[in-house]
Amino acid sequence: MAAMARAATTSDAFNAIAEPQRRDILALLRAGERPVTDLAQELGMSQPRASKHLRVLREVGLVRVREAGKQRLYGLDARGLRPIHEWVGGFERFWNESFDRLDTYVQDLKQTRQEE
Amino acid sequence: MAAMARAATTSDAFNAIAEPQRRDILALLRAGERPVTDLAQELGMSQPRASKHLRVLREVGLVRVREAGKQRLYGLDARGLRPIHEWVGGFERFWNESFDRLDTYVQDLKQTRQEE
DNA sequence: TTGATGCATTCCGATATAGGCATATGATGG
DNA sequence: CCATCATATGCCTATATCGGAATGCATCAA
Repeated sequence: MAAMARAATTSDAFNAIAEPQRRDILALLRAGERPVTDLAQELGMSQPRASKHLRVLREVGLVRVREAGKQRLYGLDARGLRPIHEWVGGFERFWNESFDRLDTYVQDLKQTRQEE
Repeated sequence: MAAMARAATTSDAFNAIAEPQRRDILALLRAGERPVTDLAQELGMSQPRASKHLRVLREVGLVRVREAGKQRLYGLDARGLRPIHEWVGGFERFWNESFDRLDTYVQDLKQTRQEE
């Protein structure tokens, strides 16, 4: 079979939030629903660009759209962030431990160096 | 200027953990340091593949390497996950709120449908 | 020194974006 | 029906990966 490329990023929340501008959009949406143009302007990006990012966010379920006449109001649906929070949270004790670990690591380095 | 492509994924933790296999590697490393081959075998991936993922993780600072004779032991350095945890945590109250929001959303949908 | 072992790299192919720009769509107001 | 506003898409380019396979490099054992 042919070589495979990177997994589709548009298919999961982890990938969706890997893009800084999409994180910005999500952050803005905490303040409430907003139309595309609004978001685009506030974030200094073109409208098509905003629409595309919103599409990705919609596809992974992090935002939802509501038709409001001529506009489409995008709103936050943060439920998809929860699994991420939990996954990352699984490392909490390790980043607290890290200093010690780093210390022993440095120790090992010195050790190794002296043995040479 | 020419069109720009996606931001380099190898340059930040958000992107590093967007790749499932890299998440798997990090999860495994919670149990302690491990040589490349070990990780590769346990995760059922080729050695070069493991090395490449480890390189990305190293570049964003999520793992560190220690030379141990013929082997290179990779260890977790979870400190880089903390900012992510905090960013995502900033949405916590929203995913708790979500049910209500979703309800009103569904209401709106019904409403809209009936009006057609 | 000669292998063998453990990894990192390089080269190549297929593909997935991100962005820009132009354009198609849809709904609204006259 | 027509012009306009608000968005979504399509097309095209430059890149960035991810993967595999082969290869380069140390280091270790005999």
